[in-house]
Amino acid sequence: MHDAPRSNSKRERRQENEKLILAAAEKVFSEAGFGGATMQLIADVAGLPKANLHYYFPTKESLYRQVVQRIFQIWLQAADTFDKAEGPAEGIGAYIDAKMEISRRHPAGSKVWASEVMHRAPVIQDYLETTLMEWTEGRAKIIDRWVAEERMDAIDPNHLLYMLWATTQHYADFGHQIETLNGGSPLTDDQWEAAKTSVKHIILRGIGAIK
Amino acid sequence: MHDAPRSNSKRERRQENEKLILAAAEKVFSEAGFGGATMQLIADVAGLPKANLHYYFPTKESLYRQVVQRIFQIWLQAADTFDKAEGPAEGIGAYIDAKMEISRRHPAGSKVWASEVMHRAPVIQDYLETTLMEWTEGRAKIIDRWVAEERMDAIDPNHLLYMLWATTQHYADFGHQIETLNGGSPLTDDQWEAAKTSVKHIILRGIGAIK
DNA sequence: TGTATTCCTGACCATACGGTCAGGATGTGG
DNA sequence: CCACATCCTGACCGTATGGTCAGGAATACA
Repeated sequence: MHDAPRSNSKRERRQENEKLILAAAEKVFSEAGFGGATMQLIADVAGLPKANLHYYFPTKESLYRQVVQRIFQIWLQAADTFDKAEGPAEGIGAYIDAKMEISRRHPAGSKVWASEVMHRAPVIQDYLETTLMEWTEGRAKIIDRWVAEERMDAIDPNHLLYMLWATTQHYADFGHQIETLNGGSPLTDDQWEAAKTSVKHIILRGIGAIK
Repeated sequence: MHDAPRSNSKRERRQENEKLILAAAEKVFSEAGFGGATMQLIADVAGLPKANLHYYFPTKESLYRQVVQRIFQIWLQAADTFDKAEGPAEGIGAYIDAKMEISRRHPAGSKVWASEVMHRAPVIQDYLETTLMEWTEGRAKIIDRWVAEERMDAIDPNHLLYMLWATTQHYADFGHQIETLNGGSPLTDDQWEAAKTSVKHIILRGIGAIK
């Protein structure tokens, strides 16, 4: 009788373990914060000895940094919907849908990001100043163009973007509060749909992109 | 020559010191999170020996609990504006102004609250289930009434409230990100006014409370 | 098959943390 | 002025943390 077809080549094992550790770390960091998280607990969640984490990630901070970077990537990809769109109703509507979906599927990641920024971004300040800055300026130009074409009201693009981020990420970051106010149960599929609909209604109508 | 008129009676000293410690704790907790904050650092910020903190507040958690409760009180008071109002434009507009002002004046408190909720409210879960729940239901009824009176669109009150909280608190919790995207400078008075105006425009127009 | 390389981990270490306490200082009320 | 209560704090303690390391196990490669 052979062993169950366990893990394969060394290279594959490495990738698997790194993914495993990153997933465990994301969960623990989101629940306890950077300061409250311990390498021992991350190791337990990942099902590996603590010393093994330090083989793959030399320090707690380097592990944390990679967790944050992964989230930021997912986060940026939601922008595609924005760019391809013809007008504000379509583009911003799709962006809201995408970001709401991320809040639903990756709440832990969103919390880690929120925590990092709230603590003055000690680890990813350079990202804020470069990648995020460029991203924001690019989207602001699109919004300004839509305003100039009179497809929406004259709204300050930055404040609109802040509102989009705030509202959509709130469903992840404050998910526990929402759950409590929902009688202790997570939002159902229908309730998530209602949330998306409400958000899109208010914002798209609020900026004059729909009647 | 007399001493400078230093602190007075014992009772007054107690109140002064407790205020001093709570202020220092709010700052440190907001910057480092509960897990990352240390009693030593709070003591240094307050300018008192660490052992003295433990005289007034037996444990780190009891100190933290009082910090969170203080914030929650301020936070609830902003509701007054909501209740007294005649209609949605007035009531919600004033509520937005009040919450934006809190974000500006008490950013540290807002961050502590956000952090607490993000970590599943280990310390103030009872508040969420009682006080916040009642508060929310009360405000939801007012909104439902406005809807019934056709003074605004048929919006789900809970999702509207989440949007109000998310958007206004974003200016405190993500203040660092906003500052970075603002070229590294805090928002000026004019920029704060523009923020309030944008938020009120989008939301009030979005719910059909103004044209 | 031999050996070089990568992977893994139990045991260990220095440090820093929350919290305690004995005993002195300071104010209070009679 | 005295006796009492409150206030204050340096020194200390047990514990848990991030990180290290020697040496063994597993795999790759020739």
